Amino acid sequence: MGENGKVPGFLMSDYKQSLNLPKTDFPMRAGLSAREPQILAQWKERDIYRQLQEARKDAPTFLLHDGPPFANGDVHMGTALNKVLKDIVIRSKSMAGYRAPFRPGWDCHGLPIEFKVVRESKGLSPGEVRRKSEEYARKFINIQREQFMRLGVMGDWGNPYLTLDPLYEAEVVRCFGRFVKSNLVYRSHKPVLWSTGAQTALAEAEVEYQEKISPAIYVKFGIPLEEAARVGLPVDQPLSIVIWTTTPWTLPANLALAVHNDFEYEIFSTGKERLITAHELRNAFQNATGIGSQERGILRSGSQLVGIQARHPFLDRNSTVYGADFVTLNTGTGCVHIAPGHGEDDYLLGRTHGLASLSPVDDNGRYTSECDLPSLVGEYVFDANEKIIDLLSEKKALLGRSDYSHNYPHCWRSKTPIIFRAVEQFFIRIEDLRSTALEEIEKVAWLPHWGKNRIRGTVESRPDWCISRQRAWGIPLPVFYTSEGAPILDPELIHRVANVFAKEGTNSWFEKSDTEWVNLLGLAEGSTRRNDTLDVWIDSGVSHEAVLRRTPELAFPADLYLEATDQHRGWFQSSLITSVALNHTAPYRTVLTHGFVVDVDTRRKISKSEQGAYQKPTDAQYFVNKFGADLVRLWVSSVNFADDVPFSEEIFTRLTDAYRRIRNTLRILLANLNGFDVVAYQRNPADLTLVDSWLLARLRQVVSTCLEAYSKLEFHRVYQVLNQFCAVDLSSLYVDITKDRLYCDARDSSRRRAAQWVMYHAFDTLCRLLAPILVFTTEEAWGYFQPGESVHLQYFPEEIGNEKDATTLRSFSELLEMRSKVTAAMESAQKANLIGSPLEAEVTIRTTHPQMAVYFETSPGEVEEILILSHLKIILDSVDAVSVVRTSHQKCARCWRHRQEVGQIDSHPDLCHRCYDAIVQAEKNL
RNA sequence: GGGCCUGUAGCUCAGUUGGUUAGAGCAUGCGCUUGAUAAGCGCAGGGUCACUGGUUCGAGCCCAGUCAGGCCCA
Repeated sequence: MGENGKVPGFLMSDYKQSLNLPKTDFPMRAGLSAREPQILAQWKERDIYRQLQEARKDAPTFLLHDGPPFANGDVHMGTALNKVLKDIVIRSKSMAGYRAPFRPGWDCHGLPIEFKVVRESKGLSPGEVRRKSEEYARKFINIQREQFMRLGVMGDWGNPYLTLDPLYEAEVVRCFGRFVKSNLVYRSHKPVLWSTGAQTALAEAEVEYQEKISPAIYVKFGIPLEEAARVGLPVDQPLSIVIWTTTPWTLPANLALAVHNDFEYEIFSTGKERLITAHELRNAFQNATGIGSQERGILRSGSQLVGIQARHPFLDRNSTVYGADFVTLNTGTGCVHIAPGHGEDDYLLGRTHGLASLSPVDDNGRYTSECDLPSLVGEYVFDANEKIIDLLSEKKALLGRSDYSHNYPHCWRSKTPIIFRAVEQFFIRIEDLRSTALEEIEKVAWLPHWGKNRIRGTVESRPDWCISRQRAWGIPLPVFYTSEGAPILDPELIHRVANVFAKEGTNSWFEKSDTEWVNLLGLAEGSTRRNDTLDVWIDSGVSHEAVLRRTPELAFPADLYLEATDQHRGWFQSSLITSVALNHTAPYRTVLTHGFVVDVDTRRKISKSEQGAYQKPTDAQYFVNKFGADLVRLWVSSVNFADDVPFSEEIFTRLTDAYRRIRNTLRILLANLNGFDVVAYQRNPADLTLVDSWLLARLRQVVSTCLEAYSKLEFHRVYQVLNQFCAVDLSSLYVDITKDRLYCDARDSSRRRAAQWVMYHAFDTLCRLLAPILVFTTEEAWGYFQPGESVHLQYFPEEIGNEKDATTLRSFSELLEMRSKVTAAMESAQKANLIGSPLEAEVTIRTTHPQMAVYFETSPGEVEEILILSHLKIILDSVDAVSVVRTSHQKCARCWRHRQEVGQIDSHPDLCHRCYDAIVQAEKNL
């Protein structure tokens, strides 16, 4: 039986049976949503990840450290983008010959989970909140793990790192102990971002900005006449300094005023009184309030105003004027009201001048009795704004008000506006770390390069790190207090606590009584603990310590961190700061960032948290089910992720077409390899025609470009190059051109075997280069190529140079130019009904290009082959022209080419020579 | 409002140190093929390079501003 299952003997009318048509079981239709789970099951069964690690155990390591996603919600397209990118990195590095282990992780503690739990059932004890939070986190870890695996992401899924693991928690506490030992931790009454909705301090990354309308008011602070006289200001009329604020509720905490030393201030009369504003802002003030006059006032520099004792507008105390660089002329009056308990700048200025950080507001954002206004105690500060304004009006201190619309920080969970509020918190001193951190930033490769600016900016400007939280779902802040209430910051003690956590988990902190802890750790009688927890950015920030250094097969520092751009302020920074504190080095060598997923139609970010704002599907699962994980992965590979990543269902439809093209290209190569035995093939370079050499040259180019793109992490170039290679070089050129010899030549003809050999390499190369992206499809195809083996255990093709390639490529491109002229001429001949199929044409090319004539004279068959023509003449001439007429030759019944010799073979008068030989040989082989 | 970044065909991307008529693939239209067939091949149309101004003999590329979008911050 022949390779096409032919029956003996060929009828003249049945030559089709004698052709070597392509044949494969690799299906044209992918049916990814059904097939992918089967492939996953095979990988699971053979434990492909372990096998790969074993195979690369002696290779150099490439370590990508997984930034832990929050264990909350389903995997959406943004998360999928990140994880698939990581997977493409891991797989491409593995195929490039590295040992690239991947241990995924989850960030488990924190507000979002606690918030959900508390909302579901109110009135839980801290212990119950923690139990339910853990349950919640574990549930989503499992959901997300399944979804990541379904996307084809490869890694140590049986052994992920979880920040709620007691060993991890203990490691975090040990790190805290080491911070304490390095004298980096202090406790202070200091303004922090405070969520009144969640009753806790927030990290900067836990804040989001929303449009808010605030009352903007001009307020005057009177200057007593004797004080005016003391500094040499006019005393004939009442004198006031004017401030502008959008937070009237902070006025009860006002303790000072600030001006800029270098600005000019104007003291001008309204007729009845004199006011002081920045000279430059006087007109703006007059326009806004209608208060003022045309009179030119007296000018003084800010430094001349410093030291003035103004009177608080409604409380019985003075507010001193200080000079401060943070005062600007953007809005307001150039005079700023200072409440050291309600602002970072205010606090720092207050600290310089020995002011208290007065903050008469409780956890819920309600005034305490410290505010000195009995009628306002218990009032929510944002509700109190109007009452403060009324009070100012009553005291004749209000000069104007308007509504001011601005972006104001809000709590990312409770969506309530943030306040700055001074409370007792623990901080990490950044000043001691900043210069080393900045030096380390210089040593890291940031991709794209501007990432360095981003992180430098955040590190340069970041204030001390508030690391305590008044929440239950987190790692306890391991600090005890003496019976007098002073914190005991003892590294040794903290390490002992860590040891207890490692054994018993952190619930023990909440479950044991103070007395039990005192006995357990040998503390002084009467020592107490509190229920503060650590900022979750500490949890994930020390993963380089808790994971990279504690997992034997991993390494420190990581070669790569890969997250979205928002992590410059988040994880990249928390990791850097903690690593500088612990190791004096950065925890990564390269940091790669990607943009956010943006809806193409609206050009806006797709976000699930903006409720109702985005209705279209965003869950990865939706697209995995509808299109397949390989399509999601192809999407990831197709976009330039350095920018925002465009996304829409239309893009997926487009990609489906690209996918089909790639899949069909793999399929036709496989199908043409039917009956080819690469081991038995006796290779003879002389068998290669120009088109064969050309494809091999292109293949070498493609390998070189793809390997470079992979190494530079520019995956969209891989996609573009391979897509184009499949569509143009293979499908529309090589496969089309070689059809004739593959189908019609004798099965063993050297030209036919040469083409198969080329296709063998094309398939092999293409599959390997695509493997990190189309993980399922290439595995499926590889199963038909090397049965029983996995493409994911292979290496990338080697990069081989060939001196002749440049010449080959040039010659071929000249022929292609000719080809496009011929097809154009053919097109008009068809339109004129001269010919039907191009094979019916007799083409005469007149060319001024001597080389073209040389090609044709040396190997007319090869040129005819490349142009896919039956009947070609090339004539060197003084003009370039292509003419087409209907050929006078008869059509070969088997290969459909019109050849001169058809009719000359007596036994087969309807065949050409080649086809006759093919039949004779085929009959011999039967 | 500030910092960083982005804006090239319907979609995804190229466009080298500024230098002819701005390219590719996909999609669209028309045609061919029916021996890759829920495939394949050919041809064609489609761009004021976001906008405005400037530097230059010459700008998609350099500069300034505007508009739109993103991240971070106030």
